[in-house]
Amino acid sequence: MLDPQADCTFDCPVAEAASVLDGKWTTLIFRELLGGTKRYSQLQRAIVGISPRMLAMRLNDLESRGLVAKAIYPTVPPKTEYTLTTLGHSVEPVIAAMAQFGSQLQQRAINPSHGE
Amino acid sequence: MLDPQADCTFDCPVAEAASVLDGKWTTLIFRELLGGTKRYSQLQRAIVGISPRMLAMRLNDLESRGLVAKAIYPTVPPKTEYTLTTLGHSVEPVIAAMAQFGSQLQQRAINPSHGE
DNA sequence: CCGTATCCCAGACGATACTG
DNA sequence: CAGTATCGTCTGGGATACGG
Repeated sequence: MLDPQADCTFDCPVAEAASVLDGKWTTLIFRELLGGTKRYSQLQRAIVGISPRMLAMRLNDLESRGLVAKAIYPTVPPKTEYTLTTLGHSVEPVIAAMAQFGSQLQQRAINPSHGE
Repeated sequence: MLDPQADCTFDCPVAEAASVLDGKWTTLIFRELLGGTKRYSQLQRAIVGISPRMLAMRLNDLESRGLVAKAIYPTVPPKTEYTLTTLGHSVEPVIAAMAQFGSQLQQRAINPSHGE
């Protein structure tokens, strides 16, 4: 197991991960793709509020980083599928941890117990 | 970071977590505080490049969310200590997962193996 | 259906100077 | 030491329209 306290003076893995997860819609896109291969329009419908521009931007970014694979079928009408690569799947523990953390935040929001 | 209207069925815990982790320096601050209680100046020295303004902003934000506790000692010279609350500590799995994920990204960057 | 191109702006961020 | 005040920059992201 990796020590989160490892040296971050130079190339910090945490900062590296953060740079990938950064961007308004990134985690939600991961969240969708962790459910399996999805088409562009499926993602757009699933992620309420995202503009075509932002969706394309994030997907291109993730593809260039090798986290997402893109399969284009030049049929009529056109069809594109997005799938997480093996590397992309390695983000799952992060999303899972975030989900866990997020629900603790929500618990506290409901139950106003102040500590410390 | 994430829009409240984002539909993850109800209130998405992942989005909730993302809203906390959002901000350029947040994860690094968590990373420092996971190592134990720290003073303002310690944080500023540890987090290279952060301005006093940003550090104070993030700390105030985390305090208002109940993730960080602030202890002020009105001595001369003044002294302030920042500590993660119990809730704040629950972010640790997220940071740990990010560290793990980040190092996989770096491995891949070094070793140009082709994915999928 | 799957995107790109263009325009625009709020607000996040940095730098610097200053105070209790 | 531990911050705040002020100002300027800059870019991420929204809205909209259009192209392959």
